[in-house]
Amino acid sequence: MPSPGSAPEPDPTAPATGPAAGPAAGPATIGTVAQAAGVSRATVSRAFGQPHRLRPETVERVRAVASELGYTPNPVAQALSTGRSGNLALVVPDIANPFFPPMIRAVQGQAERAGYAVFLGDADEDPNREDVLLTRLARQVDGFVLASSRMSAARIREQAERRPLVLVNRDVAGIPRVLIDTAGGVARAVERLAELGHRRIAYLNGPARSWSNTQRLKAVRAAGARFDVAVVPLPARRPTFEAGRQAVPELLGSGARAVVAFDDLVGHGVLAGLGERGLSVPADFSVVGCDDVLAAQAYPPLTTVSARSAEAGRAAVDLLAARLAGTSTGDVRLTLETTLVPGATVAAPPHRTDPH
Amino acid sequence: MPSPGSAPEPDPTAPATGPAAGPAAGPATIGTVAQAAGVSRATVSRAFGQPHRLRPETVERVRAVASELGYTPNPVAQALSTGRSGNLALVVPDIANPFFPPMIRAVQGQAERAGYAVFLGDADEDPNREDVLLTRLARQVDGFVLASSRMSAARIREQAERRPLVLVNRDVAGIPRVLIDTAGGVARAVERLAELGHRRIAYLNGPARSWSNTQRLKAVRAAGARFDVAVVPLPARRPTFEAGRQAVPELLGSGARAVVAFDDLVGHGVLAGLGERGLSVPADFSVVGCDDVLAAQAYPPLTTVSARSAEAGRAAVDLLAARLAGTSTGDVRLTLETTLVPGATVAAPPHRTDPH
DNA sequence: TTGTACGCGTTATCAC
DNA sequence: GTGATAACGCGTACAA
Repeated sequence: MPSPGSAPEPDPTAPATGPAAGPAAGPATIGTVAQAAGVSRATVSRAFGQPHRLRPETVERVRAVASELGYTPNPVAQALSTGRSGNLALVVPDIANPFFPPMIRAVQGQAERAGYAVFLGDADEDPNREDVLLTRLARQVDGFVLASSRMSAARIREQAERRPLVLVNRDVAGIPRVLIDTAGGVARAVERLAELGHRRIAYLNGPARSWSNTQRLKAVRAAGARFDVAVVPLPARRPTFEAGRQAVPELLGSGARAVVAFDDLVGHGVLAGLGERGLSVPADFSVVGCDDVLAAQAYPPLTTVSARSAEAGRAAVDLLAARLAGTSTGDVRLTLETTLVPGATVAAPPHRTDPH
Repeated sequence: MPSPGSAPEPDPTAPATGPAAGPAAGPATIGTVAQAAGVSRATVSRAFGQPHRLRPETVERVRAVASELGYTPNPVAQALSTGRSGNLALVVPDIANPFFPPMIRAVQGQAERAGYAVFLGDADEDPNREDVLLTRLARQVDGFVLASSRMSAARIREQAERRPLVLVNRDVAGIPRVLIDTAGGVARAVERLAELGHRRIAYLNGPARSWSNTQRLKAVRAAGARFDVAVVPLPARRPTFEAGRQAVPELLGSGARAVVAFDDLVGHGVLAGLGERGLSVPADFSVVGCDDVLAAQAYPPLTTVSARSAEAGRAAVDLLAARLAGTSTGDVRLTLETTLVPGATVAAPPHRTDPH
């Protein structure tokens, strides 16, 4: 391809521009520019990478020629030569879960601002797919942001050994991590329900391997004990609208008249299930969500816990960028506090339905 | 780095393995494997890329050695050598808009199945940022999926010249495109409203540069004419919940008692604005959304138009993959039909409020 | 079937 | 300051 029928004498000094010096034989390379500008390839390289090491007039001339030829450094070649690709990868359990898009958006934006492009991977809530994605992407990426990982701590550590890795909502010692501490907000929610007179509430679990779920369950239980509220944990599920909807029968059978759902998606599912059975919220049943992802998207506003997922994404990228730049300190564990976001789905329990 | 203090005589034939034959001086390369397996680097390359051109036993032996050394072909080097990176890029106007996540997810999944990794870019509804993203990514990508592009047709054509490009929800002749034809569903919505007795409806515009918006506005107008319903178009906005909420005053002032919103997000915003004013849906006002993205996420279910964004994403990747594989036909224009999805937000207009 | 040798586009090292 | 030139890791005509 490079030389379909060129000179008989392959001159090793010539940059092998193919057919003589055609004005545009494919995208301009560093060699093309060097030749046209009458300098060496090294100089061209410097004109872009280290202008201060060159005479100003040289820089200008080279750049002029370059832009005239439409030359842009080939990132792939740069990557091979330097070992740095200028790319990051973000891996999440489920892009379609509304908790993630704001974070994805934030990560992409912040990464771009720092000069990185970002790969996106969807692990489909599967630890193995997560692992596969990471190994597949590792070679063409400078670092990872791994959100709500479902992998084992050991697996995470292995991956972190190959490439710089920053976690979001996953607490593994030694690995830089950004944690959205929903415990505070969730506890406040339980307190609020207690104030309203609830003496028995349910917690609708999210994914079993989820750090967030573990944290929330723990917080609900602790708050329940503190405020004298019985807590009924309901089986773990994928965090979806459907899951919430289908959990309603169990929910009603639990004797509770209030529920803290793993997240807003599940919460809205519960709303749907209750609505279909003719129950009204919050008169007959109180529902608290988590992550505050649907309040700005759907009506009615769910009483929920703020999430700050975009902030978390930005912070993660900053941490990663710092680590890649060598500006890193030891064991980083960043925590984002949360609060209860008042909505329209919480009230006192109905009177007569309290046989306990 | 490669040879801190090795032999004085640089032997050009030797693969330059650095310090003699250290078992693990960095990740194994093709040279390491070749040496360990007693074959040439070409053979190792073929063992992975073209096994059929090798004796089965050779393939096996090489692969054994490779996996023992933990060798994996370096994708960056492969890309530089072949010109193909095995990467795609997906660019969307706004990741956080719930219309896109399902599509993003689908694209990522389908791409992975076809052996591609995917970059994700968020253009923030800005044509210029879109252009920047495309040029920035072009060199490390084999092709693009460009969704709901806000760029001019000319710009799109230019970009398509540099890399294979498939459009979603944008109709540019000559460029392969996947179109979700919501016109049918929207027309059906207007018809339904007419059946219920509405004689005046509003259309709440989305982004001005959006193909989808143009299409929907046209469809609403045509259907309005056909079914004897006056159509009041309301100013264009970013397609957000807030935009819908803030449009409610104008909406109420329009004299209409039903609205077709650009999408579900805007529709839910309208729901919120109406709710805050004490109006109930659908008794006092009918609301129709579009894209069917929140029905499976939020309650109550909005009457809307099916979107099939995931299908569109998959189709786009298939088209792109075919084009990259050379299995492409001429001008491709794929259309996905839609239907009206019954919800709980549409009813006959209130009696007395019809001074027209 | 397998090995040789060169090119892919850049950066980095070392002279000049 | 600037120019040769060797890596970077791999694919692939061409030759054997």
